[in-house]
Amino acid sequence: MEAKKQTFQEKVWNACKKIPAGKVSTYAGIAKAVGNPAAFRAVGNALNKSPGMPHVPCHRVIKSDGGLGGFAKGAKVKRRLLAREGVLAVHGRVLDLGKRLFKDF
DNA sequence: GTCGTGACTAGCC
DNA sequence: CGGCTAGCCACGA
Repeated sequence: MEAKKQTFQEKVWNACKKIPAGKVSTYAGIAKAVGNPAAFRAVGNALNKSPGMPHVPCHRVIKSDGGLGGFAKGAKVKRRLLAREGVLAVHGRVLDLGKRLFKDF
């Protein structure tokens, strides 16, 4: 229990690490996990500045629509990582989202 | 101290 | 049904 004043960014990475393998979470879910459900926007920024993959399973974080997200050119890598975890992603859309969506934050 | 940007979301036409 | 706009938050320079 460290009462560290980590920035929103650090909290986001921490929340991503809490996502069990084989499951995925949504940006809004992470935002809520960090205490700012309305900061889903900052969540994307935080992951964008993440220390690096797969140090932080940011690839397990997807959009609320079930899309992989607006990942820049790394979208392909993200899909590969998701497929490796067990999430079936085709055409940039998660099929097993409904069964693997980790909304138990 | 201020401005701009961004891996988003929801509502509207 | 499909695509677009506006709004929101946090961080960096």
